Amino acid sequence: MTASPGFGNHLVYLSTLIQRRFAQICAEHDLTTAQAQLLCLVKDQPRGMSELSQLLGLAKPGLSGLVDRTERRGLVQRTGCEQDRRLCTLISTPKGKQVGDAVYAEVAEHLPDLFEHLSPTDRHAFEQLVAAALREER
Amino acid sequence: MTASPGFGNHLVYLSTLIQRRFAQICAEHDLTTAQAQLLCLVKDQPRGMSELSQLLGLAKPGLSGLVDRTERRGLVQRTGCEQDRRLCTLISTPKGKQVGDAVYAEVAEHLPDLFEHLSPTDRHAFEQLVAAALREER
DNA sequence: TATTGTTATACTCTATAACTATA
DNA sequence: TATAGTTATAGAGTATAACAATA
Repeated sequence: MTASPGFGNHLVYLSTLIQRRFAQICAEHDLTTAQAQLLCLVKDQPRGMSELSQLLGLAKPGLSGLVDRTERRGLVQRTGCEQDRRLCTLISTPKGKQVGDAVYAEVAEHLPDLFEHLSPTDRHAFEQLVAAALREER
Repeated sequence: MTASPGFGNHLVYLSTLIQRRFAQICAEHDLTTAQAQLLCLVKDQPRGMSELSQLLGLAKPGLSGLVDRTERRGLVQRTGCEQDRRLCTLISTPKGKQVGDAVYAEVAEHLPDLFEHLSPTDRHAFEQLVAAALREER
């Protein structure tokens, strides 16, 4: 694939800026980015551990630890499964739902500020392209 | 700032995909992303600790540790300063320069693969917009 | 006295390997 | 025996506070 020289490294830099800003927003809600992402995945629906493991790109021991820490803060809760007692489903507590909604909303509202200096036209084009880039990526 | 609903969270997801791919490339060169970024900053010029601290968005103890680990692998080297003996400058070793160049090149060549599925027109527009977004951001 | 960088400490994240309980 | 999830262990990253050396 031929790309402008520097594009690859621009992407790394851009992603770092986004992650840094995201981490700030999470910290304002007393969350790490990993905890916030976990919370956003379970705040509106229960999810199994394997599914979460895959969605978060974490090996299972990593997820176990993340869930431990997030559960200790009272944001999520492990639930057993009747049919297959090896399985375990994660649900969010009311507090978790509330915090998750708040982080999600603030990300939606303030993360785009990073691109404030783009012209309205460019900003709109950028939004469309980001959406298109993700569309076949998930 | 008004943005499409979901744009902020798209950005988080996009940045995660980029960082994940970047980490893969770094790992192929036996580096962490933090070490690779440090190396890319010093591979072509010496840099002071404060400058690096600011560029990497790290507090000073964090940078000290990162430099320790990278130095232990023989990739960078601390140098004293004659004028002000409190200061310390970081330079890359020949091996560091070589590894840094290799990672940089592979990021330039393969990170854009993430957007292979975009049409050539969209891809070009995306490259331009990413460049524009960073232009006033640094 | 102020500044640069390091050390000490603590917590989070993440990986691999070994283990437990269940199927 | 195979699978789901946990525990054990280790290393990396990052933050705050205390410290040493130098200016």
